[in-house]
This record gives sequence, C-alpha cells and structure tokens, in this order.
Amino acid sequence: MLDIQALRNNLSEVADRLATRGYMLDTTRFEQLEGERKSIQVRTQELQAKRNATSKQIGAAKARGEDVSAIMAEVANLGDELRQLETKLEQVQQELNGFLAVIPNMPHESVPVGKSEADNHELRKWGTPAQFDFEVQDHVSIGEGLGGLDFETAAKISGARFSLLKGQLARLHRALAQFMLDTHADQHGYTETYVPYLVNADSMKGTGQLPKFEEDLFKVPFGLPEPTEAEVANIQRTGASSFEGKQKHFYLIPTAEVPVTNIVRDEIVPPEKLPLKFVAHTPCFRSEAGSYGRDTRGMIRQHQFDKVELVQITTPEQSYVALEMLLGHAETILQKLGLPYRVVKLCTGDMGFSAAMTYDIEVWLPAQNTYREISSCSNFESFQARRMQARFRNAQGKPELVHTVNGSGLAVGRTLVAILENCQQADGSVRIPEVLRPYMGGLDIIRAA
RNA sequence: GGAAGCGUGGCCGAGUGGUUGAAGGCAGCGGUCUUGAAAACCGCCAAGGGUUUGCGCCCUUCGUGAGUUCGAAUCUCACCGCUUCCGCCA
Repeated sequence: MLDIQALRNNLSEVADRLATRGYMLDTTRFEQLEGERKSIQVRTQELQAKRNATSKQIGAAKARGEDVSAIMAEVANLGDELRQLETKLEQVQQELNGFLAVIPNMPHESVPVGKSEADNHELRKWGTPAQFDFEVQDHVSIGEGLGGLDFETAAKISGARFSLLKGQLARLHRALAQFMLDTHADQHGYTETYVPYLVNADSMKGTGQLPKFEEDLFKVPFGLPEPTEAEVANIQRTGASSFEGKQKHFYLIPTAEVPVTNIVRDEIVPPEKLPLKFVAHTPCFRSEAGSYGRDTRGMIRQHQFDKVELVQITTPEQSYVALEMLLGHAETILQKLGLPYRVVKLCTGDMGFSAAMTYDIEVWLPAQNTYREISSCSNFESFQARRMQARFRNAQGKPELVHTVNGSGLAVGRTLVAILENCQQADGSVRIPEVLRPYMGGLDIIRAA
C-alpha cells in the first residue's frame, strides 16, 4: 500500500510514476473521495468533541449533586446525527482503503521504464552453456527415461499441472531443498523457519496477494455451514451482523514469502534485531489461472511446487544493500551447482504488484535453448510493511515502517529441471553435481533403473 | 468435541459506569552525583489520525464486532485467540 500522504501531497507525480508500470491512477476519484472524507471527518470530530465535553459536564454536575436534566436535553438529539456521520465516515474510509489496496507499488527511480519482458535489462551472465555432441532431450524425456518422472499418474491422482517423482529423482528433489536450506542457514546467516502452509486473509493482504489476486490462489473453506441458534438470535436482535465469518476459509500459500514476511505483522521490532533474515522451504500452490496453454509440458509450471525462500526485514537505509546481498545468496546456489544463468533487472512494466525493484535470475535450459526464470528477488520497500503495520524503532525512538526484501533461493522444481537438462549424458543418464552427492548417499550418476 | 479461566501501552501489571489514555513497576531517553561505571535521586516517555505556517487544539484506540447509556477498559451479546483439565488424535 502506498502512503496516503504521498497521494495527498504529490498526486500527479505519483500518478506519473505509476503510469510507467502501466497503472492508470484515477486521480479524479481519489480527489473526490478524499474531499468527502475530509469534510465528513471534520464534522464528525466536532460532534464527538461536543459530546465528550458535555458528558464530562454531566459527570461533574452529578458529582456536585446538581440537577442535570437541562444539560441532558442539550445532547439528546446529538446522538442520532453523530451515529449517521460516523457510519458515513466509515463507508468513505473503507472506499478509500479499497481504492488504495489495489494500487501497485511505485517503481524505484533506477528501474528501467518498459512495457514487457522484452524491455528488461540483462545485467550479467555466469557460466557457459555446455555443448552437447548428441541430440539434447528435454527434462520430461530424460526423467521418464530414468523412470523417475511420471506425469500420467500425477494426472490420474490430481489432474494437469502436477508431477510425480520417484526413486533417485525424488531423492534429488529432496537433496536440492536440503542443500539450499543448509547453504543459506549455515553460510549466509539466515534463520531456518518452518511455517504454516495455510494462512488467513490478513496475511495475504499483508504481502499484497489480496484483495487483487484472489483468482491466483487456492482458497480452502472449513467450518460449520449453518449458524447456531444463538447466532441467529443475535443476528435478528442486532440486525447488523450477518452470517459472514462463520463459514471460514484459509488460503494455500503461493510462496513462503507470505507466512515468513507476516512474522513481523503488527510488530515493532527492536532495531538491534535488524536485519531479520529468514529462510524457509515450503510447497507453493498456485492456480495458474490465465496461463492456459503456457508451459503445459513438464514441471516448469505446476499447481504445486517446492521453493526455498529468502526473506529479509530491514531498515529503509539498508534495504537495497540487502537486496543485492540476497540476490548474491541465490546466485551462489546456481554457482555451486555449476548451472549457467543470467541476472535480469525487470522493467517497470514487468514487475509484480508489490515490488519497487526486482531482479530475476534465469537458468539456462538447453532443450529450450534459452534462459528461464528460476528466482525472483525484490525490494518492496515499505509497501508490504504498511499493509502489515510492521515497524521498527528508529534512532529517534519512534516506530517506523520496515522494508521487506525477498527472493527465491531457489525454486526447487525448476532447479531439478535445470540439472536434468544441463547434466544429461548421451546414454540418458544424469551426472549429479558434486555438492549434492553427500545428500544422495554418495551417488554420482543417476541411471535408468 | 466438553468444562473452566484469561485477553489492558515495548514488557509486567492495577483498574467493574463519569476530568482514566489509563495507577504502579520494568525497559528506554535526559539530568544530578562520579575520574569512569554502577547505585541512588529528579524529570521525560503509547500508537494511529484530523486540523494548523507554528505553538497547539481535537478525534480514535484497553482481543474483534455489535448493543445499552448523555457518558463504557468497566454492563449485555456474538466472535476470535491463549491457558488449564477431560476426550480424541500424528
């Protein structure tokens, strides 16, 4: 969420910057809502002040044993008008909040302006794609050839966009996650965390998945379908309350970013604890609505995949340094695995809703003869922190919003794909990168069973 | 799932209808004292918002939401969370 003060004070400038990422801010609507809010709020507060002052008088007069009926008459009809105004103010403020909640973050000044993926800037390349003196297979053929990758059975069990791993490939998948977790925890100073995979709506709002992107999520209902008698009575008596809230739901996390970042929601973190650095290995669940027909073959785009996520909670001064370091931590994994990659700085038009700056790491996939995203590292500045009310105590001792930074380190499934394709051999076997062998019981090559 | 209890500021903890945004303590900040530190003593210390050039003034907030009342941390109802006991379960 953007700072509403920024919109009040520099509306056209904010609108211009949002326009670079393709978001057209409705400034007329904002000014209208804001004007309404202002007049109603001023009037409401005047009446509240009057009510409070009069009530105090009544209290004082009663204490002195005086007759209060005259003063009481004075405020008798104040209540109705005040209640109406308060309700109206609530409505306007909710509208304003709704308006703010769907505005994306402002891009950092250094982010290249562009419309799409094509306008991203390649920053650097690492490693040299291997030359193969045989016909390269994609990960699906390799995996199926090894008897460890089975999409048909996964489709029977669940449907499209799921995969089933068996034997050494399942173990390789586990080895990758362990290796990443160990590297980040032991060498990069992250605290390993185990987190809930089902979260509430507040957490999803905090990191920006809600309210705008509900269709990308899996929503899991639970709870009683019927209200109890007491609730029915309460609803009838008050008239105001609805049945809402009894039928509840969780959301399956689309990334560990959600539960991990929300660790600091509604907290004031002592400054000496910053930066907080967390790493978590979790499954991620995405509906992939709107991606029909894209990456339908293989395990590139799945409803369920594993990811090791890095999250840093920092101060505003440190957040861009933190982003560079976190990017480096993610790159380290690919370097240790010996997988060629490149780093891309996303342009304004290609960035996610909440990000102020994003680097993508793309790994080389020989079968596709191209680089594909395997990690996305972003600084969200105070955008998520404001939604979460996540703060720290600054040098002046005042609470101030933290900055949040996160990135994949890495997507486990896509790393598995990259290893299968980059480390394939002429006979269909796959060479295991050195660093993974301790996790594979010393195995150096995966061969067909 | 059943029973009981509890939810107050960064933390602990008073407070059961009227100048209570909230005693007291801890932590923090400033000062006196000290060569320095500690101790002792004195003072300051919630957040969010509105309005104002500024001093300031005002509003909201005691788990959440409704309600009663001129007035609610305090009374009523519902919900959420936590703790303990019983049951069940990995």
